[in-house]
Amino acid sequence: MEPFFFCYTVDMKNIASNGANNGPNRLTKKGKETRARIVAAAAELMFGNGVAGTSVEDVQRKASVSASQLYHYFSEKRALIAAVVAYQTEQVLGAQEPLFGRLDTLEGLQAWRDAIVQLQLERQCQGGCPIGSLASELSETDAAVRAELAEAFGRWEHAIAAGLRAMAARGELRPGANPDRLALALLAALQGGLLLTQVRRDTEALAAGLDVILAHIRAQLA
Amino acid sequence: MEPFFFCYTVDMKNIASNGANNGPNRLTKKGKETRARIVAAAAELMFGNGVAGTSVEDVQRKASVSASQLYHYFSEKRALIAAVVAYQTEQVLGAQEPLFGRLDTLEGLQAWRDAIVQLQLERQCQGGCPIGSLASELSETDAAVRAELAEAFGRWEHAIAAGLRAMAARGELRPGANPDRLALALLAALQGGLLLTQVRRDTEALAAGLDVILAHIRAQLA
DNA sequence: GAAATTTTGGAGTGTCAACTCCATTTTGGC
DNA sequence: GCCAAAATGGAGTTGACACTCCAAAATTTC
Repeated sequence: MEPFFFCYTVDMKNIASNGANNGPNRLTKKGKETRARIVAAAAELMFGNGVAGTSVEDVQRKASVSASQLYHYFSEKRALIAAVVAYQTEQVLGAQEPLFGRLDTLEGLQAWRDAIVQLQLERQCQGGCPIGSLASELSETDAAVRAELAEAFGRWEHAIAAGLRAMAARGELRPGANPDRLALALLAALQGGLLLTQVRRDTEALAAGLDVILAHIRAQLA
Repeated sequence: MEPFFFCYTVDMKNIASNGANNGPNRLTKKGKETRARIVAAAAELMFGNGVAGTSVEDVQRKASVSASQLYHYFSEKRALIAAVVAYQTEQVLGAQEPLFGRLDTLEGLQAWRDAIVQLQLERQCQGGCPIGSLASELSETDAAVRAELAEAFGRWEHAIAAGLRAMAARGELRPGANPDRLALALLAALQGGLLLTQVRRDTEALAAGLDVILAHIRAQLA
C-alpha cells in the first residue's frame, strides 16, 4: 500500500512550485532558478524527442544538474512531465497573448493565422504543437495530465471564442452564427493543421484548414 | 561499419511480408498467420498505450508468441513499428472505403461525417486517430516512418478530394471553389477534431470542425 | 519419405533508465 | 556568526526491455 505521506510530499512540492509558501520545502531564489532550468530543458527535449524518448538523464545533462538535484525538485518523472505540461501551456498561450486581444476583427484573426503559419515555417515544420504533441502522447496514459491538457485547450478555445463573441455582440455576425462553435472548429483546424504540417513538412494543410474556417467566418459577416 | 548483408536481410524480410516470393525467407501459410497475429496485437497495444508504451514483451504475450518467433518475423522493434503503420493505414482507410465513393454529394459527405463521429462515440472518445497518434509520436523520430505516414495522409486527402472534384466537374460548385484545398482543410479539421475529442472526452470539437467545413462546402454550391 | 527450410521454445545477456542514499556545501533567518 | 533548512555531488541499486542463441519441432519441396 502506498503511504499517504508520500502523496503529501508530492503535493507540497507542487504547491511549492506555484505560489507563496512559507512552510518547509520552500524554494530559495537559487532553487527556483534550478527548477526552472530543469523544466525548460525537459520541455525542449520532450518537444523534440517526445516524452518517452526523453530520459531523466538527458534532462540532467541539458540542465547541468545532478540526479539528486532533479529528484529534489521532482519526486518522479511523472511530476516533471506534469510541470512540463504546465510550462508549455504558459509558453504557447503566452506567446499568443498579444494577438488574442485582436481576435474580434477579421484583420486580427488574419494576423493570428499568419503568425502561426510563419512560426511553423521558421521551425521548418518540425515538432507540431507543443501542447498537441503532449496531448497525443499522454492522454491515454495519465488521467490527471489529460485533464490539465483539456484545461489548456479550454483556455485556448475561450480566447478565440471571446473575440468571435465580441464580433457577434457588436452585431457584425449574422444572427445564426455560433461564435463558440466557430472557435472550436478553428482550434480543431489549427491542431489538425499543425499535425499535418509536421508529417508533410509543409504548411499547406495548416493554411488550408485555417483559411477555410476564416473564409466561413467572413461569409457570416452581417 | 554495418555489414551490407544485414540491410539485405532486413529488406528481404520486408519484401517477404508483402507480395510474391519464391526465394529464401519466404513465409509459410502458418508463418503468415503468426506474423499477422503479431502485427494486429502490436497495433492494438500501440493504439491504446502508445508506441513507446508498448514493449516487445507485451506484444509477445498478447499475440501468444515467443521472443524468437517475433524476432524471426521482425528484425527489430522498428521493423514491427513500420508494419504497424502499414497495418493501421489499411485498417483506417479500408474501413472508410465504402464511404469514399459517395463523397461527391453533400449527403455522402454527411454520412461520412456521421460515421466518424459515431465511431468515436462508440470508442468513448478514447485513442484518437490510429494514424494521427502514430504520426504525432513517430514523426520526429523516424524519417522513413514519417514518409509512410505522409503517404497515408496523402491517400486520405485524395479520396476526399476525388469526391469534391467530381462535384466541381459536374458544375455543382462555384467556379472559385478549390476542391483540393477544401479536402485538405477537411482532413485537418478531422485530425484536430479527433485529437480534441481524445483530450476532452467528447465529440464536440470533432463535430464542430467537420460541420463548419461542410457548411462552407454547402455555401459553395453553385 | 528425406532433405532443406521454416517455425517455435525458452533460457539467457547486456544495456539503459528510473530512482535511492548519504555525505557535503550553500543559503537564509535571527 | 550560528543554526536549520535547502541545494548539490555522485556513486549505487534495481528492474525492465530490446535483442541473442541454440536446439527442437513442424512444414514444404522434390
